[in-house]
Amino acid sequence: GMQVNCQKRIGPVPGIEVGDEIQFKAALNVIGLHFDIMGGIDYMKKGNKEVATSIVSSEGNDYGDRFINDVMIYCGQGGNVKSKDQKAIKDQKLVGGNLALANSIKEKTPVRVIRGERRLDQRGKDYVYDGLYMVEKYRKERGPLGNILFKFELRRKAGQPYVDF
Amino acid sequence: GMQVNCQKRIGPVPGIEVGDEIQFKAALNVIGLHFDIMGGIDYMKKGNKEVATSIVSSEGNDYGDRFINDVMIYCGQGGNVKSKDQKAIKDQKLVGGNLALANSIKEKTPVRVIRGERRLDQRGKDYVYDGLYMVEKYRKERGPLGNILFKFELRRKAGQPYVDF
DNA sequence: TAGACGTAGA
DNA sequence: TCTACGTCTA
Repeated sequence: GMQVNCQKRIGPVPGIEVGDEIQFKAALNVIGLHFDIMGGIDYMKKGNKEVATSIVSSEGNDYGDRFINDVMIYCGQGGNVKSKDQKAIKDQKLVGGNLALANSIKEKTPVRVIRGERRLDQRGKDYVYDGLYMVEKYRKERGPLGNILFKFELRRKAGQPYVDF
Repeated sequence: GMQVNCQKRIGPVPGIEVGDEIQFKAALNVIGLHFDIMGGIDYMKKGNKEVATSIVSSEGNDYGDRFINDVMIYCGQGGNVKSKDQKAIKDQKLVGGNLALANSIKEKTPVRVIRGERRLDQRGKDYVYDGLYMVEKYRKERGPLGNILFKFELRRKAGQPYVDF
């Protein structure tokens, strides 16, 4: 229920199952999956460190995320990824959501993954809960604009229902 | 009801009264007041011209709208109004919503006015329906950035309930 | 494809 | 104050 799910947490969300779908990104916070209304990486304090709670991988942008079997490559935030972006090209930094994802490796905390899929009529996206992933490692890479991007490698936890994407 | 109000129209919206309030701008379309989810000026075809159906005047931006008794001065869209805007400074043009507001003068069609008021806790805004206004005239003006802005002058129709802002 | 008076949190 | 994997219409 809403009352229960309105607080941020690490791991599964009560009442939400793999494959559950919602119509708007902004509505993800109502069901407790993801509380950053616009951002892709949500996180919270665990002890004295921030760790990631959830990430949204959304179709149709230039982040270049990839899903290969149970491995996901997720691009960090900040800097400039989109080619249409007119602002000065900047490197991504290990702060905020990026730092939280990196911290999740050592803390061994799971991350909820939500996939934003463009609707068939091309109007808006559906957001589907894909389950829990563990962040295994990350690397720096130069993106198409020449600046540094973080690439996080996550692995889907075993034993979760299959979802067709 | 939603079924009735989901179509754009000129003038009053069935079931909606002056002073009615809603929590999110994006929800204005659910009750039929304003269908442009982000834009301030909504409009539709009347005959072969576009006329304005509704405008949103929102607190805390740099548009500099003013309400003096039953007269409202509303700034057009486009160009650059905000000082933080980094893009090239451009003049506003008499197209889109601006053209529709200008057409509303000759067509003598009323415009619904919604006022976005910052909440006391500073989180988001409440959108209050302020009733019907008639566009009486407009002029061009140079804004603080030196570019041309349109200033529309509207007058609140008589006989509508008083709303305290 | 880009513009548009959004929103919440760090 | 700024950022952030939004969303719709023209």
